[in-house]
Amino acid sequence: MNNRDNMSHQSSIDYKEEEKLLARFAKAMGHPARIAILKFLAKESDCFCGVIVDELPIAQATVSQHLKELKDAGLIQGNIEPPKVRYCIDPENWKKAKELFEEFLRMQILVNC
Amino acid sequence: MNNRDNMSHQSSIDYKEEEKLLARFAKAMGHPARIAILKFLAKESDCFCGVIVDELPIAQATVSQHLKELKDAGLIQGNIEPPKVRYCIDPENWKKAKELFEEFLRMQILVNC
DNA sequence: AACATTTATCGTATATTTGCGATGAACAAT
DNA sequence: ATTGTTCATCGCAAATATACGATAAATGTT
Repeated sequence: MNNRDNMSHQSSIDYKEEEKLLARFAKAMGHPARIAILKFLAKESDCFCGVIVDELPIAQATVSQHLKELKDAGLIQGNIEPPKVRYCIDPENWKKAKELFEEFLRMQILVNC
Repeated sequence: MNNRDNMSHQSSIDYKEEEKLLARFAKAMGHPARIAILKFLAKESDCFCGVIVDELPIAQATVSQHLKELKDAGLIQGNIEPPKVRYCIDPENWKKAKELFEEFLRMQILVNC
């Protein structure tokens, strides 16, 4: 699994922390449902799970799973207000993601073919 | 599979084309190896597959697979220069991705919890 | 023609993701 | 205490992703 164990090729380097973090954010954004959720959360101040379920063409259990993934990636957070859960963007990590993406996308592209 | 077949919940809407495209780009960027490849391709004008293999801690077959995914997502293109293949960023789709991400990341965030 | 180089593809194994219905947990209201 | 609401989690199935070695395909070199 880890390439430190198998040096049959030039695996001199590992991925940089920045690359791993950017990939983690990107992966979390890599599903239309999760893009839609993020857009909805950004726009709405009322952000209970049930409202999101009504917005999406998938079942409640699936929405919950997507919310979990966004939470694991750090992009959103949820506050319990029984019996509901109020979700919102995690402002700090959103800022970090924004910076990483913008730096990445701003890089100068050389095209040779 | 398709939710049009099972209207047991309010699946009124489908994802928007923009959301699907953004998710597609994000998914392609959702692995550290592919972030590293994109960075390398942006920086280098010599972008043969073999050079990339030397840069990454994974086997040639795996690099080729990642290149294929980036190509399928439209982010890169490859020109054959036998016996090599010269890879580079696809400038047009890169621009599109850039626009979509920047619009998405620029959106105003409401945080209520 | 035989060989070397480069990259894609195949076959395979394993892990992760996506999706659902069913159920459980937490709490408010009755 | 029972009931209703909301959301998470479990258990499962199917699909997709990740990784590798082996091999094929393409073409230049000898």
